Amino acid sequence: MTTWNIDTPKTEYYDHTSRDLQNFVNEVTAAKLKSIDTETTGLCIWKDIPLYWSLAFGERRATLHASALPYFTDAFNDPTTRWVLARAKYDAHILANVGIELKGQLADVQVMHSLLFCERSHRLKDICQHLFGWRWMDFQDTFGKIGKLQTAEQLIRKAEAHDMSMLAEYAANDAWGTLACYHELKSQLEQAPTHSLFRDIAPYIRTLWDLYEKVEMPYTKVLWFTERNGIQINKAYLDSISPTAVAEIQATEREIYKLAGRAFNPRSPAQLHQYFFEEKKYTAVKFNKVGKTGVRNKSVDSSVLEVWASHDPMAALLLKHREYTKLHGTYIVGLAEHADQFDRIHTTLNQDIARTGRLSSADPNLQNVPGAENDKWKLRGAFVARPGHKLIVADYKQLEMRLLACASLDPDMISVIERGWDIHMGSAAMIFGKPYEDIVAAKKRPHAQLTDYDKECLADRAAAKTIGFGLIYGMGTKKLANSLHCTVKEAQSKIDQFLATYKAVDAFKDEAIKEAMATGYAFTIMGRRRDLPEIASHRNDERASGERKARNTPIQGSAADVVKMAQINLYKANLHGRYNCIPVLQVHDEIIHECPDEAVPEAMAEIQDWMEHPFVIDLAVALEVDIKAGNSWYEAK
DNA sequence: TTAGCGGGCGCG
DNA sequence: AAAGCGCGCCCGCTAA
Repeated sequence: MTTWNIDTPKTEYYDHTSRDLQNFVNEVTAAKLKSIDTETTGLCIWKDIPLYWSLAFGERRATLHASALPYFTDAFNDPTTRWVLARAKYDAHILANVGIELKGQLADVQVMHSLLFCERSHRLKDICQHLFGWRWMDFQDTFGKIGKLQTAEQLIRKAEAHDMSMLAEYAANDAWGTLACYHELKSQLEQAPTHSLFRDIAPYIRTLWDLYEKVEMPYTKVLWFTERNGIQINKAYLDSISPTAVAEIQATEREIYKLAGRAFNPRSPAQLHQYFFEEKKYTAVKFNKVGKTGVRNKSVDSSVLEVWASHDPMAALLLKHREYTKLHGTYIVGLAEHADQFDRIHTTLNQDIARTGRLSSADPNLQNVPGAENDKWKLRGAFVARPGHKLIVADYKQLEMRLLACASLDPDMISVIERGWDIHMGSAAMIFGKPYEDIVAAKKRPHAQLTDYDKECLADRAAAKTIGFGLIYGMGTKKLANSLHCTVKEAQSKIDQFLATYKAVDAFKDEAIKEAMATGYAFTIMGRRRDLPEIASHRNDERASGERKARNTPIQGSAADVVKMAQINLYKANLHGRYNCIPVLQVHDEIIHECPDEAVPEAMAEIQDWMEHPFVIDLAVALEVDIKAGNSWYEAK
């Protein structure tokens, strides 16, 4: 198989001994727009290093040996260069692992592609095929499988001994393809009209290129810096609770076997089926969603086990077993395995995965670490600051609800917020006609002293909160009734009361659907747009799903925009240079910094200020941030 | 052995 | 018939 199905310029090759290297260095340094890619020892962003690397600029393409890297210092240090990459943060890490920082801009073609085609794959090979119909063999097809027997490094060593020209061609293809994608995607982004969800932002964002250049491109650098910093963990603590957890799990298993009268695997849904549905003849409480196979399976998830647990100790034991094995496998063992030599964890914050524009976190996922409610072993206490430092944890108060108020301009919802009321308690007061103070008082009172009226107040607040979120998500009455433990009729009447109180919110949800119908897209504050073809589907279930996305995406996506802008502004404000205060994590509506003790007050004030004013113009509703410093994530929350 | 899927469940 | 948005990881299971 040929490597390409198109013609390309000849691939140049250099290493540190090449006689014409200096000429090439000069030309590379002069080119201000260029793509770069690395062939590495592996996929670890804090450990692996480049073996070969490739460049493309203008009509040239080259593969270089890692030994040539030191000759390009001026190019790497040039702040005016725009580096074009595919999976930019990864290559930037690999280069940083040998002391090279790309000081210019980082443009990532995968992120560019995701703004236009969020439903498609953003792997370089797939983008090239999608945009140009180009194909070339991928790494594993060219060199062999990476697995237990062969590492990436061994494959490259084999290739360089066997057929160096094939290796050079392969490496240069990636840089060449990346640069070609950049030009094409820039042109498509410039021709993609969009608009801000909010009038005041509209003049700044006219095309998706504006969104890319003003938000996503600078954000890539912020995320790279955040990943690079990593977050400190107390590995000794995790290691110390692991045996405890194992012992608890084993004890639970022994109880399970005793009760069942035999040994079976409590982790296996199939064996749970056998036990509950065939031996005990239980009837199904609920069914799983139909997947590809179209089979409706009886569920044995925690909500089902909870129903059974009231009369069946086995269900209670299994719930306990699930909780403990989840915590142990995913977090206690899982997290410790990811620590670097300084006990810091470097997650990957994906910028091109979530359809709404949110980040996703992987390897490991640090955005799903249990909160206080599910944190039996205080796992958030294992995320710490270095000695002499504090973690500063800042999170938005009800960001999505405030953005709903902004988007709908609902005067009553806005007035609740402007009075400084807790939004859910305020909603409960407005909707159900109770004095706000009564609800506040009920919330404060110890559980044992609650009067019936207090309980009613708390139920009203819970209802207002659930309806508020449910509205954003498009929850149905059945689901609402389920989570409020009331009848469908009562749930419907509560929704009616909510929407009668917040009339503009009611209108917004219809407007959002109407706009998506008219344009085919859902839009956010910064003009991100999500293609929603299913909004016009003739299939009712598909269309309903499209409608839920149409009203959710503007809110969830705008919340993502807000946090991104805050992070970009904070990076520009240079807290790292001025205070050694560094960003270490983002969890959707929460930003975590690590800060030297002496700079904590100043840094906190600046973080709060930038988070509350993320745009050049303030929104119709103030944004509020809770901020706290402590020795660990647990302490500072 | 590995890859892919489904079930289950952690977060916002 | 089912009807909540957005993610990633662990485990069991099956197919290759």
